[in-house]
Amino acid sequence: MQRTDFSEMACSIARTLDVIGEPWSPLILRDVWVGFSRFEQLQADLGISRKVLTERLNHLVDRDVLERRPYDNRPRYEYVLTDRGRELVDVLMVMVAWGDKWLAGQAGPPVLYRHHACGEISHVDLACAHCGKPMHADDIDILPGPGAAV
Amino acid sequence: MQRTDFSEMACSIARTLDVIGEPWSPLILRDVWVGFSRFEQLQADLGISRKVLTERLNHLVDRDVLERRPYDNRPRYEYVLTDRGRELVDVLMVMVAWGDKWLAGQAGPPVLYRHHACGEISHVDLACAHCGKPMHADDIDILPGPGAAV
DNA sequence: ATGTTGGAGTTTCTTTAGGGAACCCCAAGA
DNA sequence: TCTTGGGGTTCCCTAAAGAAACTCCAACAT
Repeated sequence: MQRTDFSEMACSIARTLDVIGEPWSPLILRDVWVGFSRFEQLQADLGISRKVLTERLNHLVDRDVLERRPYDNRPRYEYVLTDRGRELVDVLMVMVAWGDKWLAGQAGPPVLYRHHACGEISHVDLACAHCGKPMHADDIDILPGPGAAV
Repeated sequence: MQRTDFSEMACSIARTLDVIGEPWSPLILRDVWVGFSRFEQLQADLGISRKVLTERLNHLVDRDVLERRPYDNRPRYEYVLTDRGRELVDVLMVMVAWGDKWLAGQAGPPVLYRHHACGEISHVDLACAHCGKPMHADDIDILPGPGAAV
């Protein structure tokens, strides 16, 4: 194998990269999330090579992030997020928050998020799933877990 | 250019991918985060090609995610996170949460996070930066922002 | 019955980037 | 002067991305 396989590493980051780490995969996920669900739509919106789009879609379906579903009597298909896929969008939302903050420049963010719960234009932040307080890089200790490498 | 350039797209996900979207970059960031800061350490821990490691480190320093800093009178350098870089770790922490949930299998997660604030083993969750309530893929409306493409 | 259209991919060809191993440079210490 | 170790370069080979052309249906249209 020429490109290193991340899927067998004892690291959840590496394993997640095995799913969405290839070029274009996060953008395909984004497009499906916002409503581009068909091959032709994705190809046109992204400007991706059709060959690579095919490979990525197959991979994402293999990994149970997208589902390929017929939408017509004719052989027509659309791709929709699975539960796994919808939760992966969390990663995208954090990338958006970071990119908006550090890379948007003068023009400002390309898109805005309005939060249903409060109705405000906002963005995501990381909180502890247990106590709800902020949880960032320096707010934790890292300990070996049960699935640690031997 | 053979690989498509994401940096000019009007999308914060694409722009963020221009910074850490290449193979190995997130794992390099992870390693620097947890304390592997030198070339030899990174190369040994990751098993990455020295050529690619050089390219990635230069790119991350270019994008102001890492800082290259001498640590000896001899020509010795270590790589440390900048502010931008430390905030990028948010993305990794969400990848860990997702990977732990969906890919860890029988063995369980390879590492555990103990949150300083509450002392509990926990993981990150996404909250609205404005109201603090949960904020996920289906909890928002997406609106055009000031930096939207023309 | 034949032709056209449009979605959804394949195939083919070219260029680039990753993997691996060998090689190089330099400063300190033996 | 020789060795050692950190921190890279260089070189070659293979795999993967880009681009464009081509294929295969099923439904209309003529």
